[in-house]
Amino acid sequence: MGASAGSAKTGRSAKVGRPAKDSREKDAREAILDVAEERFAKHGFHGVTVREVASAAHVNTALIHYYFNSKKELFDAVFMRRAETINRDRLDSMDAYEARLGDRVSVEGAIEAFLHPVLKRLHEGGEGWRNYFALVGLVNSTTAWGGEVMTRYFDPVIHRLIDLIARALPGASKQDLYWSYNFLSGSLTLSLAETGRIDRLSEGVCRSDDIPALEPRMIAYAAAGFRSVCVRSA
Amino acid sequence: MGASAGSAKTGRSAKVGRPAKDSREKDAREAILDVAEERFAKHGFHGVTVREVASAAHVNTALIHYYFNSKKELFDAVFMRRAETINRDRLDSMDAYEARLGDRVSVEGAIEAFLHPVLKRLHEGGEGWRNYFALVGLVNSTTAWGGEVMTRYFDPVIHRLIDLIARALPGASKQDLYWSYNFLSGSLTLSLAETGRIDRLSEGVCRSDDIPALEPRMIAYAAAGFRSVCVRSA
DNA sequence: GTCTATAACTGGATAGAC
DNA sequence: GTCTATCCAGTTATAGAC
Repeated sequence: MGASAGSAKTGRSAKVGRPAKDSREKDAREAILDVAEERFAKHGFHGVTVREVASAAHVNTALIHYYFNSKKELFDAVFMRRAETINRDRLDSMDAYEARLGDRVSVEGAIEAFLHPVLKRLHEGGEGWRNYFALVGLVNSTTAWGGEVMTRYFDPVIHRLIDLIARALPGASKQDLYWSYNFLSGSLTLSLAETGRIDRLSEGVCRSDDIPALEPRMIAYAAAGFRSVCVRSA
Repeated sequence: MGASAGSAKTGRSAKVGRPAKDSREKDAREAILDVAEERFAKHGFHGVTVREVASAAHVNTALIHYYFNSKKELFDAVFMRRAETINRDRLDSMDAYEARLGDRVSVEGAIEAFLHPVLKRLHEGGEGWRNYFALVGLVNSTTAWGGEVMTRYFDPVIHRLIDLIARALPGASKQDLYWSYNFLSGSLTLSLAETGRIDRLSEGVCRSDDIPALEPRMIAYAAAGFRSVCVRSA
């Protein structure tokens, strides 16, 4: 996806028939994005230097400016790269669910359709996706500009979820629905951040990267929460 | 608390019998902490410069180093200043609740005892506490060092909550309890961050600083969530 | 305790060769 | 496209006067 688009755009052709240790041989642009993604996720925008990214990506700072103009635009490129893919996934997932269930949509089903594409990629998508989601988690709790960035990229998906749940809980007030969503959003983004907090807190009983343990619990927890908050208005 | 300890330590005595426009006229050290708290909460550790803090606090950088030695120690001082107060509050609140209810503790009651001291200060504690909680929210989602910092400062309070809930849900598994707590923690810290996200998302229907609207919903949501996740193990 | 001045260094960004 | 070399603004931190 992102990779091929990038190659096409920059018009590179194989310069050296590199031996390839994994059939991979990303071009520099993708390598920069991958490294930047990892660093930004761990340390935030200001905690990363372009020199550091350059060195870890085995290029130098001039090349980063060549591709992205500025550190800020590099960050935006990182954030945008996977946003469209995951948004498409989630919208498709919810559309399919609604098409299947029609008027029979349930809160659990809606939440699962909303969460599953993310958790699946978190679990099976490799390091890149894991880093990306950690970054989303961090941005979501950033007071200064987090709310604004999240709005720009993710609002349509969320409105789709809220519409679905509203069908499952007819009569629920907008206020109750939005507050409940906010609680779900917090739970999700903390899980995405994978800070290892729960590992330490539970002394190893839970592991923050144990998605198969997380997913059913998160769905059950959120669905019960929504119902409990929204029921009085319904 | 932190203030008096700080004064004693640095051996300051009232230099001027201060006129007071609000009985306030904080000494420089507190002014520095207040400003740093606000900036760190908004922009994170690396997004703030000590020059900027100095200038906003109407002192200069040398004084900051005089009091705190380094930027890192300034950050720690900010984080620590209110931690003990709020931890004491929450432990007292849960102790009082358990003393009152004994074997009759409920999930709702336990969660309320855990949340209320925080939400009360968020609502009525003024700007300082609001900034502090936003900082806690940000740190909690910081992959690099967030989990560790939170562990150091807040674990005892959380174990107290989990014990209480375990009494209300006898037989619940540790795993279910910890996962559920993690969901609650995410909801709480996102609310603390006050990113304005929910305001934008709901187009004004909800406001992230509307604690009286938030509190009952958060309690209901979390309690239903805990019950739903933990019931099968109970 | 608070200031000025500055040391010592790191940051993002660019010019220009290849 | 990718590199070397470099500019210079901004950073933390300290020395030393008052």
